[in-house]
Amino acid sequence: MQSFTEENYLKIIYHLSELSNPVQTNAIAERIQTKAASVTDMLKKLSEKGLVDYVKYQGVTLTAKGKLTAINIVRKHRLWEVFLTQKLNFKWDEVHDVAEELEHITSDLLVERLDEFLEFPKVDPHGDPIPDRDGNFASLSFVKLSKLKINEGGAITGVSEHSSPFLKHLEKLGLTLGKKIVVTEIIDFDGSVELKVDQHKINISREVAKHILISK
Amino acid sequence: MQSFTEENYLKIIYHLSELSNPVQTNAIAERIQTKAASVTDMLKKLSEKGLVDYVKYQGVTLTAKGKLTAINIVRKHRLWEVFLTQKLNFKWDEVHDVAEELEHITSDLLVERLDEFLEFPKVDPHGDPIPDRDGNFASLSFVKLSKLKINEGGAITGVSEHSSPFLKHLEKLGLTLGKKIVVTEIIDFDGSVELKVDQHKINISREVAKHILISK
DNA sequence: AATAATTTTTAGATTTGTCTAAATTTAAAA
DNA sequence: TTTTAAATTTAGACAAATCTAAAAATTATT
Ligand SMILES: [Mn+2]
Ligand SMILES: [Mn+2]
Ligand SMILES: [Mn+2]
Ligand SMILES: [Mn+2]
Repeated sequence: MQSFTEENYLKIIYHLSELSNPVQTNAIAERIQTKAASVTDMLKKLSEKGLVDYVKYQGVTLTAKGKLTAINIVRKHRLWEVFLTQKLNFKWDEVHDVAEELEHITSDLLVERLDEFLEFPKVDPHGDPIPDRDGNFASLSFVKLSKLKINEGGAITGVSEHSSPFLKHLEKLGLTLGKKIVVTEIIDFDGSVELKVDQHKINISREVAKHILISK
Repeated sequence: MQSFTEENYLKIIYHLSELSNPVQTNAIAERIQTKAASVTDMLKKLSEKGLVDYVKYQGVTLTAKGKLTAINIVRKHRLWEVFLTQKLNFKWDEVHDVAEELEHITSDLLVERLDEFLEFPKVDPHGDPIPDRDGNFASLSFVKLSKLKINEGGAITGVSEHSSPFLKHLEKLGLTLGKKIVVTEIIDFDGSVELKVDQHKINISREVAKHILISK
């Protein structure tokens, strides 16, 4: 059994693994809001528990055991986010912090019953896929809205930024999950994108466009 | 803000206060599965935080602030127990341990929405009253089944023992919340009680009878 | 009232997760 | 290839929560 803190490390390492492998000490320190020295201490411990492969100065990789543990935490996090939005009327920018706490509740029965209660959702409120009990999940195909050319479009299937200000901004613009959009213009001056949603046109910054995921 | 551990102490002190006031160090140690020395350390800390009034060698009492904090934890615990039984089909003997973890989730919005989602339940699966947001709750009147005389009866409104073996035993006997019973005989030999439920008669030990609460 | 038994507290150690400051290693620049 | 800069690790300290063993205070018994 892992502590609250150990679980957080595993989850962070799992997420960072998608960006670079092995994962570096400083990258973890930044994400977890702690100092590199503390990360080193923890990596040694996780290594001794057989949850990560750690080479001094080189970085860490999750072992099979570590990866399964991490995915299970992600599963719980996302299921709770679905619960909060679907059953308790939380907005998609309000769920993350609470889910950060709920994901550490240790009851397999609870997770399975929750999954059932929610009718086995496949994605969370931000479009991220929910792993099944065995850690498997379909990797959805998508492109960043910022990569689309004029007249290209599709449905919003996810976001790659989960901060409350960003999500609230999208909501105000009517850019929620499932909405269909078409790029109508790309402004030379600042790279901002004009697009059509719900019959009318809006303009979003390039920075915003980079974090919206589209499936065609 | 209190730590997980501090919250557990406050809750235990709150429950023990109903039995004796002030609460003694050893009583806390026994309940919380720790040593008296650790309790002393924690009592000093809670005292400094203004959550308890603590007099060396005499025991502790909750301050108004400490009591409110404790009641809020109890509120969360019982709401989660209702959620688990009503929405996730947990049995009444399966909810306690999970609720012990869930009660520490810190989100006022979550608690209020959960309360609403459950349609503002007044009691938990064991018949214990659920405090409202301000810490108020009706104190239900009841008598122990073991105090009833022959031909006296009423409805089962609660239990004063929450262990899984006890609750499973009651369930097997058909003695669940709301069931109406009448005492038909009290056996001289061992003090065991014969009673009528659902048209048929059963015999329960005095020990069991002591933990069943009846309202007339 | 003196003695014994019980309860509680103190003292000092341990574990976990963290920190700062200094040392070491690796990567980049001159 | 030195030198410099950046990243990482070590060393030593700290706070929180716990423990054991011993001392002190309270309560019960003679
Ligand atoms: Mn999240
Ligand atoms: Mn999410
Ligand atoms: Mn309970
Ligand atoms: Mn209960």
